[in-house]
Amino acid sequence: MGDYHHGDLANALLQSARVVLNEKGIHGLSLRACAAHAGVSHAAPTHHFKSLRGLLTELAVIAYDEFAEALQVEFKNVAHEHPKIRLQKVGQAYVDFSMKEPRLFELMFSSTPLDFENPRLKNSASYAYQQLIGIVHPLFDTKEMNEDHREQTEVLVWSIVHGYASLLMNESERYGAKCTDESRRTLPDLGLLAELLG
Amino acid sequence: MGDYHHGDLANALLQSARVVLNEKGIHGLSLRACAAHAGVSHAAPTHHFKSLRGLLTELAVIAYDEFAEALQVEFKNVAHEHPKIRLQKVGQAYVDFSMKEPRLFELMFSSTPLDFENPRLKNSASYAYQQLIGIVHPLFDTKEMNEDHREQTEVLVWSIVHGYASLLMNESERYGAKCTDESRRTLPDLGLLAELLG
DNA sequence: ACTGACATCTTGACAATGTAAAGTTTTAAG
DNA sequence: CTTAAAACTTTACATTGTCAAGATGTCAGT
Repeated sequence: MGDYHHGDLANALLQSARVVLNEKGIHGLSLRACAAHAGVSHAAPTHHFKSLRGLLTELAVIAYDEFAEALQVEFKNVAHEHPKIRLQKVGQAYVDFSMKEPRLFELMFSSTPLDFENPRLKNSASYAYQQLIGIVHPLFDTKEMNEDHREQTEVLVWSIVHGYASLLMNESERYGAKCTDESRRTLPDLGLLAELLG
Repeated sequence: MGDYHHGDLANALLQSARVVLNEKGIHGLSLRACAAHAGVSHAAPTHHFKSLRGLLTELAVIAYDEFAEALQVEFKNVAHEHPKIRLQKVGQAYVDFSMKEPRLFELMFSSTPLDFENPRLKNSASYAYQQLIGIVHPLFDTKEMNEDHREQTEVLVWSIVHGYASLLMNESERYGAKCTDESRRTLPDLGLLAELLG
């Protein structure tokens, strides 16, 4: 009677989880809802992921991977450009991802309790971060800067982009995606800061 | 028998909520736990706040108010300094608050479902934001910049600070507050960016 | 082909939680 | 003093995560 041995239920559940996530948001995502969407019994997910936390963790792995790839793609697209243009465009790709996949973005950076001891998540998250560093690095090739300052500046640069994306997300989640001015989706020219802080 | 008419249960519950929040984090905060901590029946909170969401919303009001005041205090402390120093120091106050009250910071900026239609929250949140703008504004007094660029730059400046605080929070939540290098708590000199992006 | 061990899924159960409804006690207005 | 409203409790129920036990399919070794 029962549909035993689905075949690849783990992935099917992750797909379902993603659908439910996009429909109901992180706080509407439940193990039982995923199970229902995948057409299996309510306790099936527990067998593949230890807990809800486990499922969210695996979903976050997907998120980090897609995020890293989106950045990587854009990074290659602009390989021939001037470093500053590259930064601006990859920064825009960062913001674009947060708008295209807001729930996945939340999952990665919100205070959702994930299992960061999980080797897969550790791996995917740190890989994504390496992507970021690798993008900012070329900016310093023509500059003289000691190692400390260089590291600090790398963090600052990504703070801008991440901060902008985060604030934008809050805005569109709170006041509705439609209320948010379309122009806000464009990361302002980072050169403006040089003008100001110089 | 029962302790009817507590006197000011609403505030007592908010106090309890804050304690529970700091002990168990946002996801450990439940209406029933607050009620238990305040020594009242489990259903009492529903009478004062409509729901869990309602309670979180009121707690967020407190958070925004304290946040705004912390910035305001530092803003006054550095009234005599050069605009750039002021920005740096108030930015540091921003980061300090996120480390001193990480749970309240989460509550404000994480994807916790709050009721942003609530007039009190609307008020407190927008007041805090006005604080921020008011701090960046003086920076432009010596610059020539059109209104669009000015607004964009204001957002960028706060993106830096907010992004830095957010990334720092993730780091200390994920890998433990102790693992995070003490020096990371210091907002790097924003002048480094001018050097880089110029 | 048969058997037993194992992985996979279901069913049933339980505790915790949010929330609604109804009941009880205190307050306070008329 | 009466009575209506406010404040809190009690009871109840649906949802959820999670565990345990049972049912079912798979597969290696014989």
